[in-house]
Amino acid sequence: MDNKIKRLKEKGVVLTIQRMAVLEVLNNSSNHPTVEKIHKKLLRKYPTLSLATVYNTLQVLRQAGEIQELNIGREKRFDPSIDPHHHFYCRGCERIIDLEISCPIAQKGSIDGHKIESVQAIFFGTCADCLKKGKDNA
Amino acid sequence: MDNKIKRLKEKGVVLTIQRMAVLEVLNNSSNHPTVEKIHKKLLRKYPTLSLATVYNTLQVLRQAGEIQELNIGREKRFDPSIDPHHHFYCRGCERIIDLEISCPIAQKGSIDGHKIESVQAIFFGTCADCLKKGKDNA
DNA sequence: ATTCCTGATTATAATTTTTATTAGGTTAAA
DNA sequence: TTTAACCTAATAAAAATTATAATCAGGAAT
Repeated sequence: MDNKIKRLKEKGVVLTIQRMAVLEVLNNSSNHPTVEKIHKKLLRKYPTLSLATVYNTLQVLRQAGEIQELNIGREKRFDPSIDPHHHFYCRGCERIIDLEISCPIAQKGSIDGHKIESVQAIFFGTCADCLKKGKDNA
Repeated sequence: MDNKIKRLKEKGVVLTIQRMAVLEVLNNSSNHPTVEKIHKKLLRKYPTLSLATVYNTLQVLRQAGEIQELNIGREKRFDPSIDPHHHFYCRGCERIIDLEISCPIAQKGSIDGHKIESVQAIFFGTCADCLKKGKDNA
């Protein structure tokens, strides 16, 4: 968290109360929240904080490379971790689980002459918990 | 194409004119079109075909496992190929390029006890063409 | 301290994307 | 041919995101 703030300052990002608050909520969450979820949580502490600010802030943070934006399902989701890792989406409980793996192809830096900057892999399936509960409707 | 139709019939999917038309457009496209693009193209031949039908059909085809739905950017995009392959999204020209690779982890069928059914990997970066043109604003 | 400037925030409107509804039409089976 | 099931079109509604304009906050210069 402190490192992120330091890097943001170095990049010339103005660190307002609102931006710090968004960053904090994201850092303390492990469930890849949607914009709506982040906003709802913040409203408890900052009742006037607008949804637009959350959108703006998330964009600023992403452009600064301090958070990740995930395209899973209809809504965008956000991940405070920028370490190379991937995600498992369970069709049963709809959870998004972090996977501590990194893509061997991405590490090469390029493929077919295209320069790779990042990768986002989503594994779809049924998680261990749902398998146990027999929610595997295959 | 013929195989797809055969499999759809076997699965009990009613093959209407509209559904065939959507499937055909998708099969003849290599640029991973959005719902809007598919609809626009179809309107030329079928002026009354509604957007809702395109949405419905794409959902039917996806649930039947005959097409792939891609979450890249804001709009959903569709891919007629269900063979294991992945995608490269160029930040320069915004093209989506097919990558003829398959994920070694997905082939194992499971990870951390979670059952894998499919994977969707998106590599972000700058494509070979844009690199040449110096569009690599890194 | 006051004014000015820049950029952030708020509130709201507008747009875009997706899903739901409903009435009418088609299709396929009995 | 009649019935039941399902599909389509048109429309409305909902959900998600972006744009706009007014306001506000913090520094820099006066």
